[in-house]
Amino acid sequence: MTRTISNVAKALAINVETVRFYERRGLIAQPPKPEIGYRHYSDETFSRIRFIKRAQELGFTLDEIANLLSLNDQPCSQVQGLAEHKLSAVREKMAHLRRLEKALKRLLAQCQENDDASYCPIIDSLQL
Amino acid sequence: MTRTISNVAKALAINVETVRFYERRGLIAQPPKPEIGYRHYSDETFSRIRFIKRAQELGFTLDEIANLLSLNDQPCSQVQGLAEHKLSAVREKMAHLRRLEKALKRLLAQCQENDDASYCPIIDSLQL
DNA sequence: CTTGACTCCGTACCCGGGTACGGCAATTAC
DNA sequence: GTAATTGCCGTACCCGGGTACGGAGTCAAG
Repeated sequence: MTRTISNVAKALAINVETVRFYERRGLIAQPPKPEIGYRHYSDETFSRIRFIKRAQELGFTLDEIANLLSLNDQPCSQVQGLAEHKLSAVREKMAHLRRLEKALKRLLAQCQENDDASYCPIIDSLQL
Repeated sequence: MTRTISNVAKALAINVETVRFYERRGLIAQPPKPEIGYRHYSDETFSRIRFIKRAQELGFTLDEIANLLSLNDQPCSQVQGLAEHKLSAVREKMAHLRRLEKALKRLLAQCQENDDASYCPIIDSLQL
């Protein structure tokens, strides 16, 4: 089974264009084109793309992933630093969403109590 | 105090370009230009922009805000629907972030336990 | 009356993560 | 052998929420 680009894409449930996009971004090396025929994607490249997708699932951006990939042979502490950074970013976002949730809940509760159909507490509070 | 565009922008701590952007987006009407001189922004327009910024703080997108603005005189239930929708979107995002937090915490804990400087559990788990 | 700050207007660019298109080459399926 | 898929390549476009730029016109202070 020769790994053509669409083979790789299918196996990783991504788009051919996405693979090409990663090449353009410099996240993966484009395999050399043989004299004749199509490129063949090595297992290394395949794993590298899988790495990228997994790191994305952990919330890392493509820039951060480029960093992670370059840290492959660096001491663990470097990677740890990035992960800690990401963890605190995640926590900040959660805190922000919790504030939104509270505000929305409060406004919706006011709507519940409101009997006047021609008035909306939410609109009102935005308009003050 | 005549409300020129920069006056409005300053008072609402936004950019002049942002006001113009909202005009282009159709969120606010562009005040008519006098024969000579600069536009004057009415209190209505001013309040409308403030409304937009406040709704943004609640997590609404500009499209949703356009909707909210058009619902100004509609029954409260319409607005309530939008807010409920937003609330559940916020909760979904939180749930997603909680999963990320858990995964990152778990990986970081593995780094803590790891004594081998040449190996990183995070990189490893991404590479499998 | 000049200089500096502001407005007006159209257009283009930024980020992040892709997606889409169009024309040609190579390969595979029937 | 021919038709239908793929691959290759460059370029442009999508979303959302703006920001930046350049060349006029206009206004206010010194």
